[in-house]
Amino acid sequence: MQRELSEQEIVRRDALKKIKDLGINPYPADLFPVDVTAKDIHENYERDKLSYKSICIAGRLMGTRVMGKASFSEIQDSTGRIQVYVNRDEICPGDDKTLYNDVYKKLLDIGDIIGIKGYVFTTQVGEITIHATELVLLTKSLRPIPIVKTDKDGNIHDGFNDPETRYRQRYVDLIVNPHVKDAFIKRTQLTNSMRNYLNNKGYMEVETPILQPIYGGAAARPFKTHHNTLDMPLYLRIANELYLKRLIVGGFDGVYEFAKDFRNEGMSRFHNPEFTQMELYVAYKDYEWMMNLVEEMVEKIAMDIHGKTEVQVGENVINFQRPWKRFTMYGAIEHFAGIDVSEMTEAEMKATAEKLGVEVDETMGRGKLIDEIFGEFCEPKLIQPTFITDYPVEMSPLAKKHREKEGLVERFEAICNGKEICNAFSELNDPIDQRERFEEQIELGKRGDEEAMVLDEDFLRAIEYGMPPTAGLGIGIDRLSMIMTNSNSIQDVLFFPQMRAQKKEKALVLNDDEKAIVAYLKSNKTMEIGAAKDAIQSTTEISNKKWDKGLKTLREMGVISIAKNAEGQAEITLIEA
RNA sequence: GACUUGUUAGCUCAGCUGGUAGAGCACAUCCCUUUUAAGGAUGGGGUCCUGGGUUCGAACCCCAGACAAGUCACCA
Repeated sequence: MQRELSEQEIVRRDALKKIKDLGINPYPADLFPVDVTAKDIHENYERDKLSYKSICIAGRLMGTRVMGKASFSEIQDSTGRIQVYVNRDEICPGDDKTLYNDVYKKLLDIGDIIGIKGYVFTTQVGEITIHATELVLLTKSLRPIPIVKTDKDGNIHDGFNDPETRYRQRYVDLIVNPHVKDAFIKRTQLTNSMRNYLNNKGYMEVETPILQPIYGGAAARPFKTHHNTLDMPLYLRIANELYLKRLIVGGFDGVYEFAKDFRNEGMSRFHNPEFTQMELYVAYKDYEWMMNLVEEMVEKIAMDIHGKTEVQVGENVINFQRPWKRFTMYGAIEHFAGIDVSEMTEAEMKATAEKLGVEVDETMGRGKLIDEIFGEFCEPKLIQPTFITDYPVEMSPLAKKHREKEGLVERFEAICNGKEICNAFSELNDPIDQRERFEEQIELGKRGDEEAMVLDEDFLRAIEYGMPPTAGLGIGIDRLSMIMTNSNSIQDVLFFPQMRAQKKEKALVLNDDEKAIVAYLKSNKTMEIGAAKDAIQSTTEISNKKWDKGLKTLREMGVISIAKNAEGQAEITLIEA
């Protein structure tokens, strides 16, 4: 079914046809020998003018100012924008001025991708500009793009701001909003910096299954799918922890993976159903060692992206310079909520939580209660990067019991700007303890905790062979990207954030009137339109308006066709499915 | 999932107390040989998110729904 075109789209399709009629291929196949970028010219032309006597550049046409026989256009390539000067008699040296008068002035539109050959000069007003000697259409654009204008003072006019359209059509967002592109460049700098750091330490980047028969390594609800040939359920991973640990068992001393994980849970400006974590496991290390690594690595990332350790995030300046503050979890609760929970039983804890106004329910164990109190009273106050250490054992079924403190595990999280950015343990490698912890999780699951972990027999078998003492880390790449790019929403650091499908179901569902029309036409495949209307209205209560509307809908859906017969009468034909 | 706000031209947005749908940019035609949010003149362009209802009459009021954003809940 052909979409209805807007006036401007029709104009562009007409232009496309005229271009073809002139013998110009609007989508040429041969390469265009680009040898310079806009950024390169802006940065280097002034001090090396001789190198820009003959250049070749390509980009998207973003604006044109025509003044009779001369004009200025702006093109945008991957590095930015640059002005192009086009003179009629220079790109059309002979008598035939078609290329300038028709093609350039009329048939090219904003959004088209063009190639320019020429030389660089500076205009009277002082703008570095390409003087075009040759102009080639490289791709015709058939849809008008939003025109965002910036004035002398840097004010943006007619900005392309609607978040829904920006996220659904990210390609448009990237074309017209340069700062958007910038955030994604920084995100890649972040992962490059982290990868370099880890490679320099000698750790190996690996890949582990995304489709898993048993999901594990975190507490979350999974996406479930099905493999047809094996005829078995599979889950999209919620974490890759248990697979990376199997590799430590297998004899690798340091492995890491940038992993897309999937969690079937609520969405918010901090949560997308698929997100990226970097998980790292290093043998013969502990969580104290891992804390030092995190500080060093994140400080380096900030330096690599910003050239300094301070990063502006909203109203705060966050400083990643080592060393970061450290609190134990009990210490943080005592510091921020003024309560010592370290000796409390589950019942006392529940009473305390209720007194503090934290919502509690039957499924919450002692660990979850502590976490709720921490989340409510401590986490939002931790703006500068801070390590929280020594979590209760109940909420950390994969972490090793604390070497000294009863009831705790060797675990830390780094909190920054009020949000967790990483989570790490001295990994539990005692297979008997691990089995008991899984069994406790199963109990929690029976109490109704939907996120309790399930038991992974193969993982237990692996660590029964013996996993060396290991430090493990998971670091949220999206959250860290948000901080490093001063983004308020996870959608601003994901190219294509998850959105609800926007298709209208209307397309396939007939209403009663339309059903009545179809039912009638079933016995009379083709009939004259007026006769059909009279016949249907004699048996059913369909107003003229609803009849018209019904016909229109049915035709759009391809259920019926309307055509003129030999006598010039309009006839309806029912199209068989 | 709850609440609040929003959805009008390709884009950004006005639209009063319910009375024929508006602007700027973009687009079209014309003028203009160093402009730059270029300028001047003229013109075309609408499923006012969808479906019901109230009304002589609905972009506007009422009901239901879709989508989005924000806040909360959930997400250790």
